[in-house]
Amino acid sequence: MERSDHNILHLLNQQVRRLNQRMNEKLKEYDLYMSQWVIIYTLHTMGPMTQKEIWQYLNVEAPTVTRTITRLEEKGWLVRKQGADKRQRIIHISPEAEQLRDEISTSIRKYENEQLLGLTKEEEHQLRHLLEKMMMEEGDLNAED
Amino acid sequence: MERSDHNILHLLNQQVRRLNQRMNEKLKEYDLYMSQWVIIYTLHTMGPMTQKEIWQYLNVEAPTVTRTITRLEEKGWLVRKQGADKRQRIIHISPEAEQLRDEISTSIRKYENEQLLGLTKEEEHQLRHLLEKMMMEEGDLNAED
DNA sequence: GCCAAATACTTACCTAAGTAAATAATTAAG
DNA sequence: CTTAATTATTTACTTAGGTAAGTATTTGGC
Repeated sequence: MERSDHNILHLLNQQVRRLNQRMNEKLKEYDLYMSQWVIIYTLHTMGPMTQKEIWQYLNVEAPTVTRTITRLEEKGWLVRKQGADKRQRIIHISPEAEQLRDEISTSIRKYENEQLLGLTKEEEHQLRHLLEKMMMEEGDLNAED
Repeated sequence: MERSDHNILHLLNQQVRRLNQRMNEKLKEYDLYMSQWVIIYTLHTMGPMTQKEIWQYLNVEAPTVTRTITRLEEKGWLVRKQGADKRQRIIHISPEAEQLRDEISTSIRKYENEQLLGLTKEEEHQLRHLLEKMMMEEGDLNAED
C-alpha cells in the first residue's frame, strides 16, 4: 500500500486544503471565507489595526490584505478610517458586524476544538509544537545560503 | 506572550504557505511551480495516468488538474494521449523531459530532506503520523452530521 | 523650503484551487 | 437502435496568495 509514499509536504498541503474547505463550508452560512474570517477575528482580538499591521501579523503580503479587506468593507463587515499618517488606513470592525462576529466566534471555536482536527489535546499540542519548531527554523535557513 | 494565540489552523496555513513558497523558489530555476512538479513526480512514480487518476491521487478537483496539465503540456513536459475510452486523456511525461526530471528529483529530494522542514527524523515521523491521523478522521466526520 | 528616498497602500498580472455548468463519449434502458 | 443517464474532461467564474510596478504621502538631505 503506497499511501505513505505521499511525501510530507504533500500530506501537509492536502490537510490544509481540506481543513480550509471545511471551515469555508462552515462559514458559508455567514457568507464569509476562512481568510476573511481570520481578518475579522484578528481585529477583534487585537483592536483596530493598520493594513500593514494586519499583513505582518498574518504573515501574508500587502496586496492580499488589500483585496480581502476591500471585499469585507463592501459587505459591511469592516470600515477603513484614515490615520494621522494619511497613507495609513486603519481598519475597524463595523459596529453592525459586532454581534454577528460574536455568534460566529462561538460557533467556529466550538467546531475547531471538537471536530476539525480529530486529534486529542495531547496530539494537538504536539502538532503545535512541531509547527512552531518549523517556523523557527525558517529564519535560520539563510545562514546556510 | 500571545504568539500561541494564533490558532493551530492559522499556524498550519502559515507553514504550508511558507514551505510552498520555498519550494517554488527552488523550482524557479526549472521554470516550474510546486503544483506542477507534483504532477510530474506523480507520473514518474506511478507511470502514465488518466487525469481522473491524477486528481484522485492528489486529492484535488478535476479542473485544477486540467489547468496545470495544460500548462505543463504547453511547456513540453507532458503529453496527452487519447485512451481507449475516448473521453479519457492519458498523461505521459514527455521523453525530452525525463532527464531534467531526474535532475530535479535529486535536487528537490535533497532539499526536502535536509533543509525544508527543519525537523529531526523522529519529529518528521511524528508529524506524518499526526497528519495521517487527521486524514483518517476526515472520513468519519460525516457520521456526526 | 524643495527634491529625493522611503513608506503605505493599490493595481495589474501570475498561479492554485474551488464550484457549477457545458461538452463529448460511453453505458444502460426501453 | 434510439434515447436517457453517467462519466471524463473542459470552460467560466470565484477567492487566495504571490511579485512587480504605480500612486500618494511622509521623511531626510541640502
